[in-house]
Order: sequence, then structure tokens, then C-alpha cells
Amino acid sequence: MYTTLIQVRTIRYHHIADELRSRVQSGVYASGRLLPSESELSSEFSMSRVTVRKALELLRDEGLVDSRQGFGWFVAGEPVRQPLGRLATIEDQMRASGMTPERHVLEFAFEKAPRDVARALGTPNVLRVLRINLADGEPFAVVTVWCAAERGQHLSRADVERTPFYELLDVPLEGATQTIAADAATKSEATHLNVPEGAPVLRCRRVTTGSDGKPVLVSHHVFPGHRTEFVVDLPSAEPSIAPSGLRLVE
Amino acid sequence: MYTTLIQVRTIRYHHIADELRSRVQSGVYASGRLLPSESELSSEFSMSRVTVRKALELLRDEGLVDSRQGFGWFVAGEPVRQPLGRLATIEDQMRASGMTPERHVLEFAFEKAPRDVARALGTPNVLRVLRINLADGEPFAVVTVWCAAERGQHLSRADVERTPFYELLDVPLEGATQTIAADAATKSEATHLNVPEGAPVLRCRRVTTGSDGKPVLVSHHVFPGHRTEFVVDLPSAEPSIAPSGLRLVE
DNA sequence: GTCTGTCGGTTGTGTATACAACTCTAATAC
DNA sequence: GTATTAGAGTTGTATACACAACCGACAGAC
Repeated sequence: MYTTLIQVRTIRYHHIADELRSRVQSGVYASGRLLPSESELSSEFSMSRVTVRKALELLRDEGLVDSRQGFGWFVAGEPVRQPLGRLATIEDQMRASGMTPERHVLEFAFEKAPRDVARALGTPNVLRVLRINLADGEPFAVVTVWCAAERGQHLSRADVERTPFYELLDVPLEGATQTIAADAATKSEATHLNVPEGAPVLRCRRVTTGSDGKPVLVSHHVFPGHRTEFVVDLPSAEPSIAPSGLRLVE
Repeated sequence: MYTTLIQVRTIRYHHIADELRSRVQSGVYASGRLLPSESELSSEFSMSRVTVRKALELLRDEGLVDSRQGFGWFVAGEPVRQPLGRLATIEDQMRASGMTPERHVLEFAFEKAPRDVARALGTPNVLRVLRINLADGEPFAVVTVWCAAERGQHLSRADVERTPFYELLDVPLEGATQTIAADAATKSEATHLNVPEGAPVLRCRRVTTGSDGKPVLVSHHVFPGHRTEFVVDLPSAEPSIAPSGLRLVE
């Protein structure tokens, strides 16, 4: 029997990424620690700077490292766990993780709603609030909330910066439906969240309904993928213990 | 009063990305449709091919387009919605979206578990099954399932390819705890899911417990960000209607 | 002490070029 | 008819170079 040896190309930027990932995971580079500069890595690995960058960008997309122009590349931190089934605000959750929460309203405007929002709220005239949640001074989430203008006219910008919408609204709430997806950060999200465009984010869309079953709030929450993860308790699908809203998917 | 005009640099690859995104969203390029080649776009926009690629990669990270080496860039498809609170399998969900589900076992091995899995299952001796779920012949999810070897020894590879673990297990299930995070696809995930390394994925980790409250299964599910999203019903936090497992986060 | 500007070094964007790896079509051989 | 190969065109990786935008440290002015 005859065999053939073939020379297979190895992808150089993967080698760099693998080596750097290994150093981070073994603790050589601790959380928050600055990595060697692109130029230094280029010398160390005898590869062009573009190849080094390609490796670093791969690791950034994994959430393992991050960069600031002019400053350098550094190891990113640990995600905050947000239980979906627990009565806690984002701020409560940050405090439980030992972080200092902050909330800033970026935009507060009465305007015409996007079509899907208008359809959900039953009116195109809405109050839109764009706000950012910070944890220890760092961006944690960008949140856009829409409510009908009729309701929003009673709310001040200072109100919504100080107090969650749910506590401000004059209507009892029945619940919400939320979608959770992974996506790449858009330019403006990236700017607000201080992550690169294209970085993985959790994109949540929520419609909150009042006790009459009608939507009263639509909100979009965007979290950097490396900063948070959700936890869900999924009770068994056995009829005797099934709760009203949840089932085991698989 | 005097003012100063400053010339601000515009980032060229964003212009290309914005234009292409607009064409996709307006239907000029339909779902699945091949885009102009990099070379053609380079001519059209009078920019270097590297700049064109940067724009296309941005859109790929958004899940809007995808590429195959040698074939070209094309518009990607629509995500499948997976309710977390519904008694349905991944396969049921695909069928509901008009797709044909398939399931293939890639690896079936008795081995030593990773530390966290060993700790959860109470033993390092496990059966690990790596499988891929396809929708219409396209990769939809990569799933790794671990169960104790004691239990797994009664299961054949054909068993787990044909039937979900939950139906195969000889123990009543109480429920599961699942985390949901956004991350960038690793090299091997990317290969199995036919997405580029670094593309956004939903990474779910699940621990399924038996009726005695002990974990019987650990599983990791990875979904390409552009292929699926989760839907959760979040009943209100009002004490009178709060279910056992879920609360409104905010 | 604070404020401003400079400098060296850093990351981010962009061009040109080259070659590897892949895809599809058409031509040729059987 | 099928199978194979060549060629043109495509995306993917990599180098070299250049410049923009940013950062932090330091020096000088007040």
C-alpha cells in the first residue's frame, strides 16, 4: 500500500491567538492586564502586524481581550450573571456582584415610533428614552424604552433617570415577553458600550403588558456579550409541576 | 463670536457597510442572494479590496451576510424563534418554521469529564455526546451532552441520534437551570456551524436535575446568532401571580 | 498647585501586492 | 453518456508601507 504526504498550510494568526489565549487562561496575563503591544508581538512571533491584529481581533470577538486606541490591548473581565427568574433589577444584580450601578438618560424624546413599536403600543406617538446603565463606571447595557406619549407626558427626564419605568407607570403590570438573541454590536451600540463594532452582544427585545393584556412598554436591551449572561430555571415539562410560562425546550 | 470648521475623517468601510445593509433591508438583495464580488465592489466604491472586506465582515458579524470561499458573499436568512417556556423540542420548533430537522452524532465517547462537569454530575466518568442539529440541511446548533457513565452505558450511539436524551433517561426529571450568553464562535464551533470564527453565537449551558434534585445531565448548546433567538414570557413580579421560577429582571 | 502643549508610543484605517484555497464552467478523453 | 482537468474567477491569508487618531507622561507656563 502506498501513501502520500501532503503539505498542509497552517493559518498563522490562529497560532498567535492560541498562544495568547493560553497565556490568559493560565494566568500569565491577569484580568485587566495590558498585553504586549502589536509591535512587540509582531517581533516576538516574526509575523506582520496585520497578522497579529487578526489574532487579537479573534480573541476580542471571543470576549477574552479588549482594546483602546492609543492605550493597548488588555484582558477583559468576568460576566455578571442575571437570573431571569429572580425579582431583581439590573442595579440590584450589579450590587450583588460588588459593583456600583449608575444610570444615565442619553435621549428623551416624543416622536413617531418605528412601525413595530407603533403596532405593539397601538399608537405612533411615543416617548422614547435611550439610556445607558454603567457598572463601576463602565458601560453595562444600552436600553431603549418606548411608551405611549399619552402616558409618557406625565414623566420627566429626571424621573426616568432616577426610577425604573415599572415603578413610574400608573398601570398594574401583567408581565412581559422577551426575546434573547446574539448579534454583533452596531456602530452606535459599540460607541455607547465601549466595545468594537461587531463584538458579540446579547440583544433582548421586550414587550411589557398591563393587566388588561395590552402592551404598555416596548424596550430593547443590549448587553456586551463578555459582560453578562442570563440564568433561567427551567422546571420539568411533567404536567404536575409545570408552571404557566415556561417549558423545557428540548 | 468666532467658530472653527474642522475636517473630520469619515471611516470608509462604514459607508460601504451602510450602503450594502440598506440594499439588503430594502430587498435589492433578497435572502440567499449572491452579492457583487469583492472586486466588483472595490471598483464600484473606488476603494481597496481590504476596505471592502472590512465592510463585508462587519455585516457578517451582524449576521446579515455570509460567505463561502471561492463562491462569494450572500445574504443570510431569518432567525428561528425558540420559546423557552413552551413544551417543544428543537426539532418541533424547526418544523413549526417550515424546516426539515436532522440530527447527527459527531462524537460518542466514555471519558473523564471536564472539572465543572465532573463536579456537577458527581463523577469524572461520563458519556460525552457531541452532536449537530441541522435545519434544512444547514447547521443549526452544536450540542454537547454529558451524563454519568453509569447511566450512559445503557445508551447506544444510535439511541442518542434517534431520540432526545430526556426520553432515553431512566430517571424522572425535575427541571433544568440554563445560562444564556452571547459569545464569538470558536474555531471548532465555527467549523461545525459553518460560520466564521468570531461570529456571534448564543452559548447556553444547562444543568438538568432529576426528581431527587441531583444533576443528571450537563449540556452545552451553541446556536449561530443569526439563526435563532429565544422567547421568554416574564410574568409580572406582583406576588399574586408570580410563578415559582421566573421574575421580571427589571 | 493647575492647565496646556509636545512627544513618543499605541491602536485603527487604508493602499498595494502576492499567493493559497476554493468554486464553477467548459473542454477533453473515454 | 460519465469522469477528469484546465482555467477563470472568487474568497482567505499575509506582507509592507503609510498615515490618522488616540493615550499617557512629561515639561513648561501661569
